[in-house]
Amino acid sequence: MEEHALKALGERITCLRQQREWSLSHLAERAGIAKSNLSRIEQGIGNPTLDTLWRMARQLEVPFGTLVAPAAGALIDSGMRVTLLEQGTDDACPVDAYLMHCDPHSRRIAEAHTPHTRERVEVIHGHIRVGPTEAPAELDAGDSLEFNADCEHLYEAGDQPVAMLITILHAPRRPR
Amino acid sequence: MEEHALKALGERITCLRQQREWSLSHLAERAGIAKSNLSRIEQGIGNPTLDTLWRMARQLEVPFGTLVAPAAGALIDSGMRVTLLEQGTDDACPVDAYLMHCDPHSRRIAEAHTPHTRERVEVIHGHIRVGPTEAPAELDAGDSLEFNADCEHLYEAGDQPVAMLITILHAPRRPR
DNA sequence: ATAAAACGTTCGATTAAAGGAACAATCTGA
DNA sequence: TCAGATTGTTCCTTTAATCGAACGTTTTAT
Repeated sequence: MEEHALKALGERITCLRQQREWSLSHLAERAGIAKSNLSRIEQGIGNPTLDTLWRMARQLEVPFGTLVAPAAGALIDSGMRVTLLEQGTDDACPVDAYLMHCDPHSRRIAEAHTPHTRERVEVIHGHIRVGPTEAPAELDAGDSLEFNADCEHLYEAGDQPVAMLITILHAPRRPR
Repeated sequence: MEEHALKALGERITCLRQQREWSLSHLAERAGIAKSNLSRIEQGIGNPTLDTLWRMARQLEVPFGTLVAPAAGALIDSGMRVTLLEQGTDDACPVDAYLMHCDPHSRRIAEAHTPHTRERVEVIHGHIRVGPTEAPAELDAGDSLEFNADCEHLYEAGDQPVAMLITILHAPRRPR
């Protein structure tokens, strides 16, 4: 298994724990695991059991997938991870679909894409400021936005972890 | 850990494996784990390690979260495969994000969801007729649609395989 | 028909994850 | 100030997850 993923998992757990202002000992006790075990996991050493992860996700009130899945994607920038879900095969309108996770307060400025490229985002949870750098929008869970991505654009997470779908439309949408 | 969850996990892995028409031995070899290990896991006995689960998810090409916690589950219908990508944690607006694949000419009529539930679809590739049964829309790659899902609604693929993102908004969107 | 291969399960041996206690360092309160 | 509690880490022990091999069975091929 990839060492980086273990480290990312540990950091994520530490982050979630500290958000709740819990001590390591406290979370370990709540979850019913030894604090020595939790300590090693947060350090990114070891290889936790499903049971251990399960108990922690329950106490942190985090969907199990989000606890470990964000590590699956490529880390593109400080605290932001992107996973390619699917690439469109349609030449007339090539579409890339991504799932993106952002740590709290993470921020990224993306370069302009090729002309006429549009980008669409849908927020699953959290709060994020996103859009062209000079005119970003504020989105919450359930909100969506479509904007021209052929200019510099911004992603900036709020004070909670953010999950969002991103679709990149590499050609202008065909009029219907 | 709950015994039932372990059993469900095992059945899910068996199902995913058989969908691909792989033998237990084959998946074990691909994933780089002992087949004795995989056998135990599919039987629901034991408590697999993150590393083990990770390797299996990679080979099955399933997002890690859906492997262990498919709350809504990855359900198989006539030629349609749905995988849960992420569940929103925001109580104010719980969002479920799915990736859906449809075989050519597959067709499905979904029951009405709870009142005020809305559904948003984004087509990655292929052509599909989707929306309320009495007024479906025709979408191509790059198109999107949002509609009320508190009534019977339809999915009907064209003559090519379809991939699409589906987000289900379980509460009315908060006015901004 | 019979051998060969592959199937999934079960069995000990090895490895490592989880638990428990001791540790120094830090924070708390009298 | 000083005792007590709590922090997170590290050691050692216990437990069990993983591995490799052997097993009986089924499928395939000659």
